[in-house]
Amino acid sequence: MNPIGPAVKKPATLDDVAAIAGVSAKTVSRVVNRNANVSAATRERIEAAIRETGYRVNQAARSLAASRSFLIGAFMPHLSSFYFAEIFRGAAKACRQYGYHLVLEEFDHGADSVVDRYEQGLRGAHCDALILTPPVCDDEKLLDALDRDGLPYVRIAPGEQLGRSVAVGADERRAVEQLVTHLWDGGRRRFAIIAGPADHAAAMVRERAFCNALGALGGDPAGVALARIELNESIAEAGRIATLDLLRDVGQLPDAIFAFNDEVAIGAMAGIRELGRSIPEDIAVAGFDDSYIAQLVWPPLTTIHQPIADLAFQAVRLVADPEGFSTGNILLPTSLVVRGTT
Amino acid sequence: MNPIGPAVKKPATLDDVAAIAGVSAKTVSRVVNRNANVSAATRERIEAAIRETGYRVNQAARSLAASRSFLIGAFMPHLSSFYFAEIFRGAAKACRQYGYHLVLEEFDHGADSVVDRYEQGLRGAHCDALILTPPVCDDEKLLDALDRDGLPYVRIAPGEQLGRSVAVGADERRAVEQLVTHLWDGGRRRFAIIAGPADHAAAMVRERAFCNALGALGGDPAGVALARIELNESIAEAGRIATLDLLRDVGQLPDAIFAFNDEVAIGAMAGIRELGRSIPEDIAVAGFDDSYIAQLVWPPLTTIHQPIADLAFQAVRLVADPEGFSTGNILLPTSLVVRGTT
DNA sequence: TTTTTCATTGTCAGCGCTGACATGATTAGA
DNA sequence: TCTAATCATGTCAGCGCTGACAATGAAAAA
Repeated sequence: MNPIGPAVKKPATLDDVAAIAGVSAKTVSRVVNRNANVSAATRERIEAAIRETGYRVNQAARSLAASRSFLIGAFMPHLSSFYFAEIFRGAAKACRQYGYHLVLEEFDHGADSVVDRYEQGLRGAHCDALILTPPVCDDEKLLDALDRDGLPYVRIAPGEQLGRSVAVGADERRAVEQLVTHLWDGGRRRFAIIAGPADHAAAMVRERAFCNALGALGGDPAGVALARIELNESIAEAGRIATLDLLRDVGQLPDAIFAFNDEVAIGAMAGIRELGRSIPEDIAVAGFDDSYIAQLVWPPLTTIHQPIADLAFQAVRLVADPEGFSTGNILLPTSLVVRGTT
Repeated sequence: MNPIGPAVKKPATLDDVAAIAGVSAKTVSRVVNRNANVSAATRERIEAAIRETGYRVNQAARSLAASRSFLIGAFMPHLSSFYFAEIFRGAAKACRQYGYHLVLEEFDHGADSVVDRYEQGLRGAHCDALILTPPVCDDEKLLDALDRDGLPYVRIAPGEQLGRSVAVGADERRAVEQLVTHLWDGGRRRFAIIAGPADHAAAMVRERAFCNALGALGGDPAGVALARIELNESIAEAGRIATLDLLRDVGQLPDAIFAFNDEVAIGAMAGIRELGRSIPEDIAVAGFDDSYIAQLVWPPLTTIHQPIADLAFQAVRLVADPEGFSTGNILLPTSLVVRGTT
């Protein structure tokens, strides 16, 4: 293998291909870019020459000339490796389909300011667009910076300022209402929420939706106990700690807990067990996301399914598909998945 | 927000900065690239001008001129979203540190040939180097293609042809030996392996290490039952199915199971319970990776810890750090983490 | 003082590609 | 038949940057 440095073998250029095919570089460019108005015969000749030389577009040159990078950027916050992997899956699939590449930047919640990470990192990658997931999709300073730079972005599940950009979301509210009804019908009356980080606007919306739905059923929204997790290395561990704190401080134990996501829910389950309570008899638990670990724990976790990969796919499509932008916002369906914890 | 297209606001160029600072573009370039031999006064003037204009390097232009893209590519196979997230974390951190960006390409085990995915995807991104994880790091056809293109790569945990490239690995063998000893000392005598995909060479090496260690202790390597998972949507589910098959077919039930990774181990636990056996009394279970779910299941999973993020960090460092390549291969430590399943 | 050295800065071509525009070859329309 | 429209292809500048080399001037050595 070769150390990094000037390419070992000089790759073929448009001119090389053009020389072999006996045409101008521009015509080869037309073929490569699938432009119309190239005769079938010429096209075939050029395609043969491309095969012969193993020609690949030089993205740098193309970017420079066309002022496009064919790169789509995203921040990947550390809230759930499942969520992360799914977002990646959907986005990568769409990128492949539309001829883009994905540039991913890590974003450590506690440590960094997203704007700094953008200024010092992703901005330098000169992406054509950004895909923003919670919580960065609600960071106003970041959005201001992007608007300032004229960098297009699509937000996934924004909690606030829905009109500020094109966005892709899941119908979380409806599933939350179903969940509340499900819990209520199961006889649960004392509720607690193990909430996500305060800057995760979509989660805040979920919390409100939960309380509203409860009120609609005749419950007492004000009586819902709430503990917010403190981010640390493991979000499940954060959920366990928050749950223990909540269960210790609260006067009467809740009989149902709604967690920020499945990992937090699983942490909550551990905390509940530590206090000698059983699930679901004493306390029901529900998560969010329907990640695959939801099925692996015991009892299997009741949760809300949302099409995470598809969300990301649609987000990329909106920026990468020439038709996309006119389409406007997208709302995908969610569903309540009842399993053993409720 | 803006639709994709020609940049809305024209970003500042080297020439803009140079004009303001009253120097040549080349001198600005020197400052940007931290070259020596620029006087302190000039440097300061230029840095002020850079701040004033909000100048950012245009990577496309830089790449074109310097024949480097400052991009590092990687394939992300779907074996474990935990493994994936950790690899990403380490690689992203290193990229940030060394001024590179990460281009990630999805790779769906069952469906694609890696070489095709390289030819049609990553190759077009013109990365400066690739980071390869199992199982693609052992795909000879891919390595041949990379060598042909003169594209440098670092392999993480290669199972075969260790000398073929610079590589970063974990000392898996040693931890496997510790595990076997631990199981043996616990009185276990009938072993089974729920193995990973056949093209995952590192896992194959682990299997052999397991059998060898068993032989060294006086056990019967030939008596180890083996079931290989069939990849499907959920690797845990694949583990559950493989385990059920194995337990049904085998004459006498094993009293210890070593799984390809933690997710497979958790699937195995589910399968064992379905057959009405208890863990660890009837059957001990051990995983691999020490992912965070290992602590979340009940009983908590005994597993082998490997520094996945660090592996990826070192891999990127090898290609991105000018000093890196001379360093040669790297072997990181692993450790046995004994929990409740053994 | 004169020559040499070397740190600092500048000049310029060209990386590979595409957009704007020009040209030549066909075909359709009058 | 002649003109206009359309298609197929070519020409060329220049995107923003860096590498190779040149020039400048001040300090060091002779």
